[in-house]
Formats: sequence, structure tokens, C-alpha cells
Amino acid sequence: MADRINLTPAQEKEVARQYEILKRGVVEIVPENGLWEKLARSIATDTPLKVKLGVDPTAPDIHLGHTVVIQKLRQFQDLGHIVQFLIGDFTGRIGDPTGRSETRKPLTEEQVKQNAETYVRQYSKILDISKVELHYNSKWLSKLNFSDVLHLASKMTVARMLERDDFEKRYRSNQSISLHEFFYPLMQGYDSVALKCDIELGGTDQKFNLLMGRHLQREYGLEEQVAIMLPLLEGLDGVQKMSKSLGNYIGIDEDPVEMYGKTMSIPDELMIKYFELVTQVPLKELRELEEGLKSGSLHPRDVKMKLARTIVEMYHDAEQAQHAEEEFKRVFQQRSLPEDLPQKKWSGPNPVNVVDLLHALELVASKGEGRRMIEQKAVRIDGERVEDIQAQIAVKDGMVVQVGKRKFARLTF
RNA sequence: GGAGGGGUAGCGAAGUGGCUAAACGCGGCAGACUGUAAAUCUGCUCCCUCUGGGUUCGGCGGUUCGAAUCCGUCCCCCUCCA
Repeated sequence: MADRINLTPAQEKEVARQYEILKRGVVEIVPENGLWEKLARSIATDTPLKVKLGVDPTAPDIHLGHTVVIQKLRQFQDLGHIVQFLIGDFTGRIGDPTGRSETRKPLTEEQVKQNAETYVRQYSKILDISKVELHYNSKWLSKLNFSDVLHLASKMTVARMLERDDFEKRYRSNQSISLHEFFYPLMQGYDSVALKCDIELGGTDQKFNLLMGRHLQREYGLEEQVAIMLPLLEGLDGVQKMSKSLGNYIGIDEDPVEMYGKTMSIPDELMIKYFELVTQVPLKELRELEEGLKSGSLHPRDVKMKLARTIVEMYHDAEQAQHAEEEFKRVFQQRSLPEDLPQKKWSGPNPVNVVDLLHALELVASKGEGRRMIEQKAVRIDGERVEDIQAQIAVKDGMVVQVGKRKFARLTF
């Protein structure tokens, strides 16, 4: 196919340039030369590519894990291609199986709409949203009648469905799979049919669904999309993929200080990966950082601080990034108090038992935990360690209560 | 419809009448150390009116001096047969 497209040397160079940018961080492209060919044709015919990203409107809080794919979209956009942002409102309204056995609660139309708006707002931090094509899959999926659905279902076999990683795992480990779950890949694939997209992006966990898009496009007589798979970003624990439900995520709406601190808590080994996948720091600079770390000329902490700063800058600004860094140094390097700590009005008894105080201030989840924290020397009041769980505390205005390194409260009357 | 297997703390997984608030791993938290909320090491990790008390092992009801462990029943999951 490629050899049928005649490119001028300048065009050839442009294809190479775009390809170079686009393959950053990519794990797999199916078919392997597909992206190159699509780009070649796009440039030869001066037609932008249509790049699809589907999202489920259930979890409207975007975190860095999601941004891996969105950054890629941004690159496509910068190169003049068209981003097709697909909101799976139909699938979301029915309730998407997530690999967990419980079925998700169906969303109301109102919730879907709200979530979609939240998405658009958050995505606009990365994408030029004015140039994004917004689609809702209810537009076509809700129109299919039962015989359309049967026709669609006939394009796929049970055995092939069971090849999908999570179906296979669940099947093997004796967990239930509802019949309707088989339709999700079909619906997602059908979206590609409806959108006639050239490219679909997704995490490596989406491979099956992305291939389904290719399969169905072929079945419906369309040119097949190219599937581009990006790695799943590990979360703060460094092991499991970043996800909201695991609580190991950095949300792009989070405040600068929190965002900075969370970044500092990722394992050292993940720093370069984060740079590559969630920032636009040039590859060349990245290699230098990597070299520096290897040779010991760069301090891992400083590299991580640079990462944290870069990330905060992306979602806030340079000034706030700077401030977050100072705050971090103050609290964790110098072990002093954060600049502004949460104020709590105290209207309880005075004096008061320490444990009751901690519990009332919600610095501990239970009194048992409060006792534990004291036994573990984690509790300080105005900088003084409290080691007696019986201690009576005379509450003073402006008094600072601290549990561990991260939980603080300043008392006022 | 029939036969069999299974449901244990946030998750995974032991335990199959008292020694079990329940091993172990993961996750989480704290302390030490440090180079950061990395790594490593140590400790903790159901609740409370706490040298004691209360409530847990799918739900309910039994047996027993005593049950996560035995019985009945209901719910849910899986496998095979139809």
C-alpha cells in the first residue's frame, strides 16, 4: 500500500517527522506499519487523520494515568489531525462491566451529561477543545434494533470473545460473566464503524477492544483503523496501574501542593517513565536525565523534584509549582509546618483527653487508631511529642495538632 | 431441571468444634534512617467507656458449656450434565 503512494522527498520527511513524534511512549501499533501508511496517505492527499478516543462517562475525575493517552491526542492535534472524542453515554447508561463481578450502577442521563461536561473541562487543560469533535455513542447505538444487534453479534464468536484477557481470567477463576458484557467490545467496535476513524488510541488493556474495531470495520466494508496502544501508568505504589479506586492516583484537578507531594512519593524507578508518558519534556533531555541518574551525576531527588515541578506547571502554573516546591521542602525536608494548615474550631471540652481530641478533629479514623498513633510516637502538639494516651490537653487558641508527617490542624476558638 | 464445588477482614489466601479477633502475602498507617511522601529496616492495621468489654468469617435460624468450623434454610458465584 505504501509503495503505491508517491511522496515527494519533502513529504517523505514530513511523514518521518510526524511518525517520530507520535511513536513516543507507544507500546504497540497494529498493524505495525499502519501508522506510517496512514500518515503517508494523509500527507499525500492533505487530509487529516481521524483519531478516536472513547471514554466511559462514569469516573469524571481525570488523573495522570488518563493523560498518557490524552497527551498523545494532543500530539496528533498539534500535527493537524482531528481528534474524535467519544463519550460512551450509551454504554455508561447501561452500566459497564469493569472486570469486577458486580455490575456497575447505571447512570442517569443527567449524570452522564454532567460527567461529560466535567470531562470536557478537564480535557481542555491538555487539548484544544475547540478543535475536538465530540461524539456520544447513544446517537447510533440507541437506534439499533434487535435484528441489528443480532447482525452485529454474528460477527464475533464466543471463543474469540473468551480470548479477551479479563474475560479469560474471570472465566478461569470461576467468576461470573454476564452475557451482556460480551456486547461492550462489540459496541465499542461499532463506534469505530460509526465514526469511520483512521486511528484509535487506548491503553494496552484496550487491545482487544481496539482490534474489535478493526474487525468490525472490515465486516462493515470500511477501511480498518490502526490501533495505537500506550502503556498503563503505574500509580503511586509503583506496582498497580493508576486508578481512582485504588487511591494511588494524581488527579489533574488536585491542588499544587498535593500534586507535587504525590509525585515525590512515586518510586525512583518510575521517574523516567513518568517523564516520558505524562510530560512533553523532549526525548533528548530525557536521555540526559537518564544518563545522569545512571552515572550518579544527578541526584534522584532533584530529578524527581523536576518531575514534580513540571507536572504541577502543566496543570497550574510556574509560580504555583515553585510555591508547591517550597512548601514541600518546608514540610518534609525541614520538618516544619506547612504554610497554611487547616483551621479547626474547637468547641469541645477543655482540657480534653488527647485521644478524644484527635478523634474529634478527625485526624484519626477511630479512637483505637488514635491510641496507636500516640504509642507509635506520631502525635505532636505544638511540636511536643505526646506519649501518654491519658494526657489531658489544655486547648489554646492557635495550638497546632499533628499526627504523622502529613496530618495537621490548627485550633481556634 | 440434575450432580458437584465454593462464599473468611480493603484485596488475595490459610483455618474445618475450644490454643482464632482469625496464619501468611499485598495494600494502608507510624517510627527509624535517608536523598523525597523513593529504597531499606522495625512496629501497627475491627470497634469501644481499654491491664477490661463488644461485634466479626454470605443472610437467617438451630445443635453445643463453647462454632468461621456441625445441622437446617435462604441468597449469590463456579463447574459438569440436560
